[in-house]
Amino acid sequence: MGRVVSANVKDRALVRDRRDRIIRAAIAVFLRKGYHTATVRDIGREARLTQGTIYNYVRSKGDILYLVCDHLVTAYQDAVREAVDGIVDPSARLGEALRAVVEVMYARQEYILLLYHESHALDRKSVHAVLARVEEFIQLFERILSDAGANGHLAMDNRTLAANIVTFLPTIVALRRWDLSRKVPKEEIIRGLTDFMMRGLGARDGPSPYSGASGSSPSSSGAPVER
Amino acid sequence: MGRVVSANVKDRALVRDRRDRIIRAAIAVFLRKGYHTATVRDIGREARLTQGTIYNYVRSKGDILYLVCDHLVTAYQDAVREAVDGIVDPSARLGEALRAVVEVMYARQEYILLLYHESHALDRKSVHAVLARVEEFIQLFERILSDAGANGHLAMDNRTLAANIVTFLPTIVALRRWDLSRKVPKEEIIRGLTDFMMRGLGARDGPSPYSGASGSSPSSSGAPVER
Amino acid sequence: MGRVVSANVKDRALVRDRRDRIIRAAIAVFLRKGYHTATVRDIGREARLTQGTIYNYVRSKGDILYLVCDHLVTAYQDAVREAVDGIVDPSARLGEALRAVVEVMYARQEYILLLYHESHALDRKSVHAVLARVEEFIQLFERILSDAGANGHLAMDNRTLAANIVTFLPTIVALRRWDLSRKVPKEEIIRGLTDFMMRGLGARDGPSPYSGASGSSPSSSGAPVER
Amino acid sequence: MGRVVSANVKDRALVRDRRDRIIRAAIAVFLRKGYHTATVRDIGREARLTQGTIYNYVRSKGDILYLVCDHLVTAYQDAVREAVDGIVDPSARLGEALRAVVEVMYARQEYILLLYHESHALDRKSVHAVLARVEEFIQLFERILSDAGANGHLAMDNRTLAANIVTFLPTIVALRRWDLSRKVPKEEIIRGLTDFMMRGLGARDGPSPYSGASGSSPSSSGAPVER
DNA sequence: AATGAATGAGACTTCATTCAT
DNA sequence: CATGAATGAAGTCTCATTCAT
Repeated sequence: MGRVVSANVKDRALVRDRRDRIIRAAIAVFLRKGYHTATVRDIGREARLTQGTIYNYVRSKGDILYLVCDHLVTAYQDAVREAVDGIVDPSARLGEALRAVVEVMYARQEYILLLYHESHALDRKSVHAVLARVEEFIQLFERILSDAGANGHLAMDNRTLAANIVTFLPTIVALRRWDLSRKVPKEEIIRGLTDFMMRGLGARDGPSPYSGASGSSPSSSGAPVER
Repeated sequence: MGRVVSANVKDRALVRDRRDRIIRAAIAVFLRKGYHTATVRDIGREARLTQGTIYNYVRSKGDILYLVCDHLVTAYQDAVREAVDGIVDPSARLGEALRAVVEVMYARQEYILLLYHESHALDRKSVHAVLARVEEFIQLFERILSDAGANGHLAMDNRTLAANIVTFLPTIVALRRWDLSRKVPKEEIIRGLTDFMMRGLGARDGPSPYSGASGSSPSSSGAPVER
Repeated sequence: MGRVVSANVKDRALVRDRRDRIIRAAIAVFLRKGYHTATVRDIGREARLTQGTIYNYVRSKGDILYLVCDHLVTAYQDAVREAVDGIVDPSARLGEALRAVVEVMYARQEYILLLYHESHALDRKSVHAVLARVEEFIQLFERILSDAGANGHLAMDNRTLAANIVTFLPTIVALRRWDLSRKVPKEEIIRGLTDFMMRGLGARDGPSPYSGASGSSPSSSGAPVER
Repeated sequence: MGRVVSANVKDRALVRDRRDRIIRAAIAVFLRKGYHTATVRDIGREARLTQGTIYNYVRSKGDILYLVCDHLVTAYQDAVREAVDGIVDPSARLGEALRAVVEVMYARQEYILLLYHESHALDRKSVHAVLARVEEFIQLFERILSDAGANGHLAMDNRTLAANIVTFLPTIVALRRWDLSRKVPKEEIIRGLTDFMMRGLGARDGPSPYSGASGSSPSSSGAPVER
């Protein structure tokens, strides 16, 4: 599935390294000016690579966009997976997972924004490749929901829809950042969203991830929880 | 706030008419090729106006994008307002409003998509103007939520966050169309989303918009409500 | 057959005029530097048109080459046809025709050279279009040969081969110019070639076009003919 | 005269070997894509040499073209010389020589084509070097014609012109291949051309190379000779 | 007010050549 | 002597915008 980007250069390690620089530079530039406005020269300047060199590692500007999108999607999914993988207790898992998505989205707001803004500039093949990755992510949540619902915990029965909701809604922190960040404090956003989703799913009140002494999550603030 | 787009031509009625054609044409073209790839000539061809003429009603290509975005945002908001304005009973109103947003988003998927894809190509001033419109929309829902919650109906206390959620989540029908439309039937999406939001808000069981004999809504199925 | 070159500009007369300038300029530049080395900017400079303008009348650099080749082929063929069309006496016609080809090729040496040098840079479709024109030309000579041979005048029976020979051999004045022009005077080249072809065809001695009172041809010198 | 191509590498045998591979590869590539479109990398791939290595045996891409042209010119001339050298009888020699050129050209059509297509991309010095070789070839035929004409055999008196004609006309098999190969069988082309040239030269009827029991030539058909 | 030709800046991309390893 | 990554100059083409008619 993963669309292949071919290079002129043989040395695999070198390719990895240079592409990494290209991706990082491209993200920075795209963040500043957007994909279409950014020039390959801009990216080269940022990556300290000449245009010619870039084209030894990439066939087109479109390739760069694909590498960037693939990188970003993979990155936030991995972050969520990592957070979820630790928890085995299926009833705690759902809550933790939801909080994890929200927090990851929060931590990577700008990248999420970048993805939503630019990914539709991808060519057909690349979109499919990226969406396929997203679909895997959704399916991961379908499983988590299944497990949680196995003992009758959930009110919402269509798990595909549910999984879509819980993987989509958290992007609100990026896509409504312009409104939310001015009006609602971070912790309240995170807790509010998580709770909203839990209620929305109709998850019976297992202990809210916020009501106990969670502590384990690196991003969980020790702030006293209201209520 | 509404950013002004100036024209070479004086006749107000003419300006209105021509811009309408430009907007309509631009939407069609942007839908096909996206804003950046579309050329002013493309738009002219579609609108049956020459490039020169277009520039009599618009100062730049960016102006066209602004007109389009403004038009689309206004359009879907008006549609929702219209649906909501009829209902006065504050307890029924929330449910109806939520259903209305979902249905409007569903009906205008592609325009929502267009907005999300291209609006970030707007210049600073234009983004602000458009977002200001969206903010009004969010505030409309803050009021609806306030009214519904006045007699203690809601579990979710932060109304700004809540309003953001319920105005944002429904866009999932557009932004996850690639996954949902293949896997979940329309009716289930609409009902599922509405119910999810009601539960998420912690709206005490006022009569669900689907549980009564509403009948008025073209898309309301008489299907038995889950749980 | 004639491959179509499309233009952005509507006005037919204008298109004709501008393309004429482009062709003329391109010929001059190609003559100097060759097609591949010539840049569109070079052509523009020569034609006093900006690059942008050129691309209003042509879709690609390749189009220019096609226009040039088509122009050149048409031009020399027309010149020959014009010379031949006057003569109706079938027995005189062959000799006149041969002399005409040789003289036209001589007069247009550099263009013939240009054609031979650059025409293979044409894309597939264009080559076919140009060759189709050449084929017509060959067929014109097949007919002339047929007519001349009707009363048993010719020794060579394969007229396709014969027509190819007599339309090809005269290009020697262009393609061997580097050797011939230094060593053999123009008149001798022309007479020598014509006579060679007549003998080669086995044309019975109708009055040689050079032995009679030719006079009619603009390029025929009144020089006393040897023998 | 032979333009010198300098190398970084001292070992003469190695230089010969590598250049041979380069030439062979370049011919293959030029045949496919033409000189200008071919890249040094293409040639390297075909020759199984890296770009860097190639530049140890050649100073520029232009050098490669020169090597190729020189190689091809030499090759077809040698082939003709070889065929002619055997015959000592001066009266048979002319006919044999003509047939030899035609057959060699036929056998090497694509190389002749390559020469005609790309040789004008040579730099000034290289063209001169290559043309000098061709001139030698022409002079070889001047001598053959001289010998044949010594006893009054020929009607055509300008031997330079004659030699140019007989060395040029046979290239028709390559340059008109697109028309001839579809319409005239090989044997007829070869015989037709040879006879045409013999008659054109006004060679008195020594036994045509085809009229006797030659048999030795692989391509000689026993077909009765025209007239 | 409409037309549409002209403009020219600038984007992406290719490739011959060099040079450190 | 071979390798192959880096370079950067240069080329083709697009398109928003202007302006004379």
